[in-house]
Amino acid sequence: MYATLNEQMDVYRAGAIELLPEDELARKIENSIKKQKPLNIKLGADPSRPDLHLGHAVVLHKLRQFQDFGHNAILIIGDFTGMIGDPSGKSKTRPQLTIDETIANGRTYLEQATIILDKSKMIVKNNSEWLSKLNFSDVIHLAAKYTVAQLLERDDFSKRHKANLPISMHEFLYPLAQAYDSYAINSDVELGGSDQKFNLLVGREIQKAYGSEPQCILTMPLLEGTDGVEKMSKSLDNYIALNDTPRDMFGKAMSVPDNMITRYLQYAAMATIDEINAVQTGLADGSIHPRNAKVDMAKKIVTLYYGFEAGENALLEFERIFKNKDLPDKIDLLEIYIENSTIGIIDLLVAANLSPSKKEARRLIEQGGVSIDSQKVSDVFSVIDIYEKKLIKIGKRNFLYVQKKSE
RNA sequence: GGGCAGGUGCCAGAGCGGUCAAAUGGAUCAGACUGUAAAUCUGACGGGUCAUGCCCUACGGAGGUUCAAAUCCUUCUCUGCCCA
Repeated sequence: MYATLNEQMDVYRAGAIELLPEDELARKIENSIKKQKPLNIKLGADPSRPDLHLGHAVVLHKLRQFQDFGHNAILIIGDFTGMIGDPSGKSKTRPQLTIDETIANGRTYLEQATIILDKSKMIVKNNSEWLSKLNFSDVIHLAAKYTVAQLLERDDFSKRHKANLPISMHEFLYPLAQAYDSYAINSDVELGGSDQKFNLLVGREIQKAYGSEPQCILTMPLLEGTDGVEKMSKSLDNYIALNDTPRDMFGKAMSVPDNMITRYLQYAAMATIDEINAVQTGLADGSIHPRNAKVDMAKKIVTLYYGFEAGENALLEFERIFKNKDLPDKIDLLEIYIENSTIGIIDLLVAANLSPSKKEARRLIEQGGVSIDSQKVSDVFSVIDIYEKKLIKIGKRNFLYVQKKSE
C-alpha cells in the first residue's frame, strides 16, 4: 500500500521550505508503513476567501502528494474561526462572516480544492464541531498554555506591535483555536504556507499540552503574484485563479516578469526538477529565449489544469491575439435593448458594461483604445448602428459583439 | 481615568483658510514600442454635462465660525503611544 520511507520523504521534501522535525516525520511514516495505517494530514481552509488561486494550489499539490501515498487529507473549514475574523497579517482585521456565508464559502472552497485533491482520500471537517462546544473556562485553560511573549513572536503580530497598529484580543486567540483543531482531529502533519509556520507550531505545543503526540509541520513558499513581487492574493489582484479560463490563465502567466519563470515552473506548473534546471541554465547562458521559456511555462500551467489540448489552444490563441493582432476564436455576443437601432458610442460602452462610467468611456475613446469592427473610433459623439452585430474592441484584449435585442 | 499624536481618494502618503477633485509613489486603464497581458516611455486616473466651462459628490460623523474650510472651533467616534 505504501511506498518506502525514503521515497515518501524525498517527495515531501521537494519544494518545501521547512519540514519540522524531519526525524519525527520519518518515524511517523515508518510507523504508518508498519501498521498500514494512514497519517492524518491537516490543512486549514479559510472560508473568508473561498476563491482559490495558484498560490493556494502550491500547498494543495503538496497535500495531494501525501494522498497519493495513501494518507488522509483532512481539510478543516474554519467556519467557527471565520466567524470570529482572522488576523490577516494586514493591518486590518478581517470582516466577520455570517453562518450562511461561511457555509457557502466552504462549499466553494471544496469545489475548487478538489480540482487538485483526491476526493476519495479526503475528510472535511468544520471546526465549529468542537470549538463551539468549548465554554469560557475551557478557553481560559487553552489560553493559559501559551504566553503573550510567545504570541508576539509571530511575525505579523510583532510587526504590527512595533508599528503601533492595532491588535485585537481575539486575534491572539486565533492561533490557539487553530492549534486546538490539530488536537481535535489528531493531526500527524499540518501543511501551510510559510506565513503559517507560527500557527502550525502552536499546534504542536497545544497537542503536547493536551497530552497527544505533536504534529510535524511542513511549510511551502508563498508564490509571488503576477507582479512578481507581492505574494499572490485576490485583494492585490495579482492572482491566477484555479477556475480562470485557459485563455486568462495563459495570458496572466505570460504577464509575470521574466525573473519569475523558473519559480512559476516549479510551484505553479509543477514541473520536474530536471525541467526546471534545464530552463534555468538555458536562460542563464542565453540558449533559451525568455519569451519561449515563458510561453512554455504558461502552457504547462494550462495543461496541468485543463489538459494537453487546452494548453495548445491557449498558446495558439495567445499568439493570434497578441502577435498577429487577430481575433480570439470565441467572442461573446451581448444583446442590448434600445428604442432605435442607433446609440451613441459612449452610451454603448456603458450599456455593454465595458466602462463603469461615461467619463471613463470618453477617456478610452480619446486615448484611442476603442474600435468598432476594426475601425478605430476617435469621435466621442459617434453614433453606432447596432441593428447588425458590431464587434467592439477595447484595449488589447477585450472583445465583445453587441447587437440590438430583437424582441 | 489622565496626557499626547492621529483618522485624507483603490493603497501608501503630502497638504493645514482661498490658486484643492486635493502633491508624490504604487496599483489600475489606454497609447507607443516589443519578445508577451515582460521591461521601458507617454498619457489618463470621483461623477455628470445639450462638452470644457459649469454643476454635483468627496478629505472619520454631526454641528459651527467665515464671503470662502480637507485646513479654524465645538462635539461625537475610532486608532496608536505614554502615565495610572
